[in-house]
Amino acid sequence: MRYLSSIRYIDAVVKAGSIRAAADTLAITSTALNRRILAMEEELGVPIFERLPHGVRLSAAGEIYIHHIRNQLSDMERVKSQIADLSGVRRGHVSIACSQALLPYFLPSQIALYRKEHPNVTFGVHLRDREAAEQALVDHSADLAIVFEPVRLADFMTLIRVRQPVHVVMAAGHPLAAKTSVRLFECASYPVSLPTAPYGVRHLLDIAMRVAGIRLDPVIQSDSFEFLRNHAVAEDILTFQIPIGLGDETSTGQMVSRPIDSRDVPSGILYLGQLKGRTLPVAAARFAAQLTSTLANQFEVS
Amino acid sequence: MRYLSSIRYIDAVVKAGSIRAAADTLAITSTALNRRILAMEEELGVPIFERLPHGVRLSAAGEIYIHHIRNQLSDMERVKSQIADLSGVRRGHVSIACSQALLPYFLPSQIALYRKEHPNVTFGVHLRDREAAEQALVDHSADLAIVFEPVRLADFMTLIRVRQPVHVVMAAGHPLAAKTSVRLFECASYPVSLPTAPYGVRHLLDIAMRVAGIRLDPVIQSDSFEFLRNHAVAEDILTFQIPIGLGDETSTGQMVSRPIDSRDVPSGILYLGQLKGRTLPVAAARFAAQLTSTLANQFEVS
DNA sequence: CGGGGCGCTGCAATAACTGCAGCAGGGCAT
DNA sequence: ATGCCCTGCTGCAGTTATTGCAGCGCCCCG
Repeated sequence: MRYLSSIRYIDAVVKAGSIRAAADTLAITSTALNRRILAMEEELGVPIFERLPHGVRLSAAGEIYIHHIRNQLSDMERVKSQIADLSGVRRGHVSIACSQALLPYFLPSQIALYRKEHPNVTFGVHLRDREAAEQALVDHSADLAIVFEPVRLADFMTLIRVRQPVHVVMAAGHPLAAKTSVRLFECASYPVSLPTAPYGVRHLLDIAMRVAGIRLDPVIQSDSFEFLRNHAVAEDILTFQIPIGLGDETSTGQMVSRPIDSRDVPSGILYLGQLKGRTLPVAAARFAAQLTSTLANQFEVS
Repeated sequence: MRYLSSIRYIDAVVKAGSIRAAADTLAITSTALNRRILAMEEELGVPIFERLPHGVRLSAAGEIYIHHIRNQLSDMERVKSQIADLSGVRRGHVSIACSQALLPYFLPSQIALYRKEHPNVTFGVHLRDREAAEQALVDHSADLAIVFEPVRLADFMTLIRVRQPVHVVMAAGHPLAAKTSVRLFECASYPVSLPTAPYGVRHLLDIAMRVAGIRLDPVIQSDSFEFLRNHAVAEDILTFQIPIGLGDETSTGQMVSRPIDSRDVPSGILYLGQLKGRTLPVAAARFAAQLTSTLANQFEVS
């Protein structure tokens, strides 16, 4: 789409932070790029960028304008995918920002399932904490976001919410594995590991401990759920995760998980959402529909 | 905005129905326009238009694309007005589609009030029946719509709803003018005039007559509310209108209006709305805010 | 069965854009 | 302070894209 090149150039300059740097990534000379930007600013009547000694930065007007540009560019993608869709081809790209719990089991199986039907659709999966995931939607670097216990929800349009009770994860031989449901105070008798503070599971546990007056002193803290899971088995300690991240690993025999009694720790909520007010490309919309139905079937809708 | 000329050209072709006709309105040759369209179709990979012997028509892909184009163009207007707004200038244009009742009193006074604050904002007021008003929102020929008893509300985002009880309008000397509220059966004793079928007032009255088993045989039918109002005074017959269209004409002495008892005819509802999912230009948004507050103060919110 | 509308295509003139080289200016390490 | 590097910006020349003028073939309508 050549008539969009000007605004794509501006987008590149914003991303690169300088005209010359952007010109490199765009494979044109800085002269041409500079002139186009000057022309755009001329037409707009106000400067888009502030000129700094080491590059350029968006002006106030530019902030408004770049928003419009990103909207246009990704809406154009949607249009192209819709047009491709009505000529029978199912192509496209789906970009997802999600938290760790989705990576080990849920997303791989869901993407595989979708690509079995539509092999020409490509995927991008980006690990983002709950705040960065929303930011990814805003700057159009992701079509969908899946986050656990999101902080703020401005610009976020929820497609489905499912309950995720916190589970305690342990080696199969652990004493607590004999129970079907575990009380929080029972965990206090054993060594535990916890995710670091910014994560939703930790957040729920912190509140629960404060309310119940129980202290769990973690012998291990980590920001990797995968490490916590594997270490729990290796050293026979407890850790805490949500069921969507525990696919069928718990059925292999090495590792088991048991829900914590909901009187102690309330269920967290997992959100699937998109940018508010945006019409998703066909592929992303269909994949979101698949996720919605799978989530609704596998978990309790909140 | 020169980089938008291509898509503006396409929009013009859609509106004109043929390339040559559009070229005239755009003050360019049909050659240039034709070539740009061919180039766009080349880039898009599919034809935007179907070629007919007497012009062109949108293809299926074109339908999708023109939607995107109109969005882009009017979103650009919004961006420009927002940018103008932050540099302190209050410019812009507000286009309104509304039904007849708004024309005599309400909109003139509201627009005058607004323009007193912002003299650089221009207005377009377009008379549209309740279905055409919504269509005007969809094709971006109007920013706001004010309609009485709308038929369908897809794509319509309601900003405010106010009750509009049907009033009977008559000359000051009419016997019914002595009452503060009028029952429907009382009207049956006098000659009446009615709006024609497609209008909301007529619709409400038709239902009321059927329910109450009363027949009002109109000696005059007209699609002009202004004519009905003036004729009611001239020939001393009754007619029916909603209060928002009766500003202060009724206080000049020539003409009076009295509400019909709500047991007989339920209140109609007047809707102020915009296109769903659209961010309005600053001027339109501010004017809508003014309308909302005025309506909320003068009438009963529904 | 012409006439007038339509979309489309060579060809030449024009307008727009790009790239090269070089300018001034500000931060940074010597 | 002083080169050095990177920044945005500008004349000039070459190149590319766009436009307008005729003119072609087409189909509907009278």
